[in-house]
Amino acid sequence: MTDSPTKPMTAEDVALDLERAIHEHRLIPGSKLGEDEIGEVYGVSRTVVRAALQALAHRRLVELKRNRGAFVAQPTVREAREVFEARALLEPRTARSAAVRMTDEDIVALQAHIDAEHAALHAGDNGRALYLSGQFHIEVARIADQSTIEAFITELIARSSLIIALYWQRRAALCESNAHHALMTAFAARDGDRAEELMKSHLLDLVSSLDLSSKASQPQSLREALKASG
Amino acid sequence: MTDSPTKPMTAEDVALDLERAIHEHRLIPGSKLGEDEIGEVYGVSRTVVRAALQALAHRRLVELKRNRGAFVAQPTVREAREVFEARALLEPRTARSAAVRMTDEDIVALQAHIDAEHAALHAGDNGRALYLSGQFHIEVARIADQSTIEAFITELIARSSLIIALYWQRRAALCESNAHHALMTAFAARDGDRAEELMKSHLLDLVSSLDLSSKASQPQSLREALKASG
DNA sequence: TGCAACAAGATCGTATACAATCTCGTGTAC
DNA sequence: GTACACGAGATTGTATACGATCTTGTTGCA
Repeated sequence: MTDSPTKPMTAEDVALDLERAIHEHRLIPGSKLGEDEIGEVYGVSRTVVRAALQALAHRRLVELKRNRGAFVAQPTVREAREVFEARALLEPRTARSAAVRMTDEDIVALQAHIDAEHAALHAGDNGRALYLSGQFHIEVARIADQSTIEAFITELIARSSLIIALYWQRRAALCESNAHHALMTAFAARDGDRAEELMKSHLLDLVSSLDLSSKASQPQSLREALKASG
Repeated sequence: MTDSPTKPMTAEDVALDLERAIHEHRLIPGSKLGEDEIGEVYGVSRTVVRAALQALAHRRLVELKRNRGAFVAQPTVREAREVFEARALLEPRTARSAAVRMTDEDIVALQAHIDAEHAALHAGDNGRALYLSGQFHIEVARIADQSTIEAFITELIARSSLIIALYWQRRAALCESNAHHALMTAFAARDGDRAEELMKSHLLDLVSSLDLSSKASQPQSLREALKASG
């Protein structure tokens, strides 16, 4: 069972797996992503690993340093602010559209999503809970039926996961679930105005739960902490 | 002068060159982008060409068909609407921020941009005029000092160029320059409200200058025109 | 004559090999 | 003892080779 004859993975498969690992905080910002190492894990050559890393780099999830290798990205305080400003521009309006277009099936699916989120939280699997929490926002964008904006939001969600890993100050553990639940009531009522307003304040709450005080714990990666002070 | 000893280009160089060619309509939607052919043109191997094509594919500028090759993307009517809806969400607010942050140097640079746009138009170089017209929007985003949103807008501008190539219905030739000039007056006055409103209506004008009547000239690529009717 | 199966050519997908660059330990000079 | 320089090892950047898949022209059969 150690080296079973699995069929080879494609570059997209590797990228998706790495992305989820990052999203679930099994890979923390600053982690080195060696090409040989990853290739050995997934049983593919460096060619496909490189394609996967380039795809993730384009979405700002990993940083490619020439002749140095790939590392899980470490968003700066500035980038963190930018990501949430972009979300503030995109998501409230998208939530409004979603509320209007929402079908009964969509509501069932969304509620199931929230339930899974709660279950993961109760099981102590914070990584998965965080992942599902992000997927909720992506689901909303999908329901809004705007695939271009959905792609942007998907990228912003993934980057938000990195930001949370770096700047989260543990206050209340599950403030998010409440916000998502409140959004559900607006969706169920097809109340676009309320959905937009709730999403807006939800994002503001998220930002205020971060410590973006400039001198926050940014480095995270070995010697670069010292190199940066020079 | 045919095969001079130029230094090898990197994948990013190739991607930038291809992107500009697409932006200036020297490569039209649906064009086949063979790996060997491009590699020979730029004097690099398929490895770097593939990296460039993958980068462009991630930005929806080219479409990658498995075992078929890369083609300049052909946005559908639906995608065209989505792109301009995303721009409507991002650009007006960005123009407002830009107006507030605008420095005198920024204004000079923007004005030079518009002048170059006019010059290209007078010289009959419509491709370059279109390219500069897009760069104006990107410049505004840069001045707003929001690099994340700037990246999104940059992608949307590039896709807009493809959309214009497919769906533009020739009415007035230079309605854009006027809109950009009007924006400049708002910028010069640091009038955020007016900049936001002008950008909003500018984007609406752009959409209304397109023919997105569903049965518009979409196919453009040989047999797929017939295959789609089956 | 029309259709289908087959084969040759071309193009892409992946793996591997080699070159370039960086890291880091070691040695030597001051 | 410290600082600089050199070199071995490791890792990435690029090119090339080979296999898989698709296109397309040809041939044989109904």
